[in-house]
Formats: sequence, C-alpha cells, structure tokens
Amino acid sequence: MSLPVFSPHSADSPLEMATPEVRTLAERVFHQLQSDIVRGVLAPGSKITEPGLSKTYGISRGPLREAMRRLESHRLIERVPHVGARVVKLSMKELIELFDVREALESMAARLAAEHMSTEEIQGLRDVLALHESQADLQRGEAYYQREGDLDFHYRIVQGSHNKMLMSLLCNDLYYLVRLYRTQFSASGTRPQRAFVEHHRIVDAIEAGDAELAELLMRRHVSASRANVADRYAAILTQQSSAQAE
Amino acid sequence: MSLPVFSPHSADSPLEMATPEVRTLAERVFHQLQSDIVRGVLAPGSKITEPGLSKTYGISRGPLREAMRRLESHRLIERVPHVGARVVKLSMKELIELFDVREALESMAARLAAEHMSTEEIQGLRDVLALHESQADLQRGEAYYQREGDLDFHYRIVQGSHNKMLMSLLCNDLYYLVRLYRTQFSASGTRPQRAFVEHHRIVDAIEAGDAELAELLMRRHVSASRANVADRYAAILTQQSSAQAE
DNA sequence: ACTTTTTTAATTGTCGACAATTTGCCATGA
DNA sequence: TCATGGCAAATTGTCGACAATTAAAAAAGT
Repeated sequence: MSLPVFSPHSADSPLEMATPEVRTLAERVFHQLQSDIVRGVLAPGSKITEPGLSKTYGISRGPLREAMRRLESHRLIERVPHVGARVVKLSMKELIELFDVREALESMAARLAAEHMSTEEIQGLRDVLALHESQADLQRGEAYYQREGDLDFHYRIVQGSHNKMLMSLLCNDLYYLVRLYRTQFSASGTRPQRAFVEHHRIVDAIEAGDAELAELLMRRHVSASRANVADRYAAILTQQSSAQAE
Repeated sequence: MSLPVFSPHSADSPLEMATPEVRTLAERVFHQLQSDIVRGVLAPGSKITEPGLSKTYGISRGPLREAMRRLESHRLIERVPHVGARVVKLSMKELIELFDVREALESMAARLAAEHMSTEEIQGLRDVLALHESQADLQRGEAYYQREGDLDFHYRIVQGSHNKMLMSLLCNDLYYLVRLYRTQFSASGTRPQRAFVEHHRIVDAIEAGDAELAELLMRRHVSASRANVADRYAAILTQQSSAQAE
C-alpha cells in the first residue's frame, strides 16, 4: 500500500527524493499550474476559469478538471459548485494557524525521527546541512531560506519519522501552502543564519537519539519561523495601507 | 439497474453539523460511495472499476471520476495511473500511525478549545454528552462507541479550536478513515463506559479553561482508544490465522 | 433615479465516443 | 517444463458537444 506519493515539488532542487510521475496529461498540467501558483504567475485570490486555462495550456477540459481537483485537495485553489475556482489567499490569521499545526506535527516528526531514523538517513541529513552551508557561505545566507533548501531539510525529518500518515499530511497537505507563502514572506535579517544553527541543533539531537530534545527544538524552530512570517505579513499589511492612504 | 436512493452520510446522526451539499451528481455519488465503503459494502482492498460503478450507480464516467478523485483526497481509495483504484486497507501499523497523528492533533484541538470555546459551544458539548448518556443508559453502553456519537463529540471540540487548518485536517483527512475502521473495530468490554467518563472530564477541563489539562486528558483519551483498537485488530488477526490453519 | 424583473451570455456539469496504456492469456520456442 | 514473445480484452485517459445553472447586463416599472 503506497500512501505518500511524494510530489516532485522541485526539479531544480539539488536533492531529489522521488521521480516526478508525469505520465498523464492531467499530471503535467497539475505540476504546471502548481508552479504557476507558487511562482506568483497566478496571483492569490484570482479567479481561474476552465475554458481560460483550457486555452492557455492547450488541453481539453477533462484532464484540466482532474488537475484542478488535485490542486483543491492540496489546498492551493478553492472551488464552489456551479460558481468556479480561485487561487487560495490566506489571511494572516490562517497563515499563523497553518504554522501552529506545523508546530504540532513537525515536533512529533522530530521526536519520531530521533527514535527511528537510520544511520544512513542521518547521514543524508548531514549532507543536506553541508550543502546548505556551502550555499549560505557563498551567498551570505540571503537566499538560504528563500529557496527549497529549508524544505528539503524538513522533508528529510518527516520521512525519518517512518509514519506514513504523518508524512502524507505534512508533504501533501501543508508543505504546498508553506512553499506558496515562503516565496512571498522570505526570511529576513538574521533569521536565515539562526535557522541554520537551529537545524544543526536538531540534527545533533536526532543523532544522539534524544527524542524529547529533538521535539522541543523543532517546536521552537517552527515557532520562530512563524513569528518571522507573522512580522513580514504585518509589515506588508502596513505598507499596503500606507500606500493606499496616499 | 440504477439505485437512485442517495442519503448524505449522516442523515441518521442526531446532531447535524454541516449541510451535505448534494447539488451535483458527482457529490451524490461521492456520498453514496463513501457510505458503501464505510458500511463495508465495498470491502477494503477490493478493486473498483469505473465502468462497473458507472453501471451500478447509473451515471456517466465523468462525475464518477470526480467522485473517485474526492474519495482519493479523503484517503478512502487509492489510485494508480493507468491501472485502477481500490478501497484503502490499513495495516495494523498504519492504523496505529493514524491514531498517533490523531493524538497530536486532537490534543492540540482540546487545548485550543479550552482557550477559545464560547459558552454556547460548551453548552452544545454538554448537550451532546447528555444525549449520549440517555442512549448509553438505554442500551447499556454497547452501541455508544459504535455509532456516530463519539465522532460528534470530537467534531465539536475540533470546531471549538477555531483553527480552520486543524479542522480541515482532522475532519477532511483523518475522520473519514476513523469512521471506516470504527465499524470494524468497535469498542468492547468496559471501554465505552470509560470513554464516556473521559469525555466528561475533558469537557470539565475545557469549561474550566484549563488548557493544559484538556490537552493532557485528550491525549490520554485518544491513546486509550488506540490501545483498544490495536487489541481488537490483533485479536482479529489471530482469529483469522487460526481459521486459516484449520 | 432606484429597484425589480427579464433576458442573455458565460461557466460549470454531464454525457457518449474514441485513443492510449496496461494486463492477462496464449502460442511459440528453448 | 519453463521462459519469452506477441496478441487480445478490458480499463483508463482524452476529447468535443450538449444541457443545466449561475452571474451579469439590459429593460421595465415604480
């Protein structure tokens, strides 16, 4: 029984974990749409229509509906019968709620990872960290948090939990949204460096088999990330309101 | 050939929580299929074919595929491209993993519910408990855990968390599977009575605004439920293996 | 000028048919 | 006898057209 079916999320990601299954037309257009949403080509809140997308992507409405249904199950679009679909647009409250759930699930994942991760998997985690370090060293840590690197790290830990349901929930339901809003609210200031240090501490705890510590550190890590995103969101809101006042 | 009687899953449930939205054909057949899977008409692991279902339900393959895609997003069936779909069949390990995730999410829900639930919502919880008490009093607690009653209680608390993401994850991704396996591994022995007492304690903690206690009690409650389900699963496994040995 | 009704255009829902792929079967060969 | 290759049946994927529903625009009435 195969639950997870990891999405190919990024072909440009250095450490790929699954082959992208692009055998059917519906899957191709699904990945294309997902990319367009994450990259901002399709703005949050914008209405998407079946004939329109059918024209732009040059396919029939059948596989397009299939792709849209998949996007809906991943929470990237919202559909209402007989009306239409629009790209999801999270409020600040909803974005914080998303990180609250992440905190609960990822801290659990870190605990399970400390208990069940194999030496090879831990080595893989070290490799990811080393790769990030070289990148961060090169680009002064600016782009570390913006790209897929951070999620690669979290993916590995979730996989290390060896809990298929947990993996499916995080990778198929939450990370799509996280990636969407990561591009908008990229980490700023000293946050990337601190996140990098936190990653190291978490791996140390996992390697030591200290489940409680790994859980605690991951909980703090996600919590700090939430605080950072919340600040950025608030900053953009005030910026928009002041621009509107002019 | 067509059996057009469609009942949105919980029409027999005393406390309805959401309108079933049965405006389109695909939604009707989705509810029908869901009911058939949960009630055991479609056995776990059995292969389901599009032309077959199209004939039995008397509809075209278009809305049927839509319904099947929805079932897939709720984890009730599993599909593989160009091959087909089959009803989900959880192993004992996967069922335990499901309850592990439930423990993490529902304990979080109980904590948030203790912090944010309104007096009206708490009163609604009390009403559910009172209803269950009358039923349990009538039927000696046998059927309490088997029917939808238990999930009604948990639904209310999840709703009381006021966290949309948490609500969506639990109600749309986990509870469908919980309901499926509740029918097979119904609580036994003194478990229903004890569960009932645990429900009361949880509501007391929520009403007192004691978030930590509510979280702890819910964690224990789900954990106990997991242990019970695991015992039942193991019992059925040994029963099957002994029957096979004859 | 505003509200209400009607009409109309666009979009979603549904259907049947055709093409592509997989699977099981059967024949052929070693 | 077993492995291998191709053949055939069934199933899934895709398409275009038609029907049902909704939203907006136009028209009528107050």
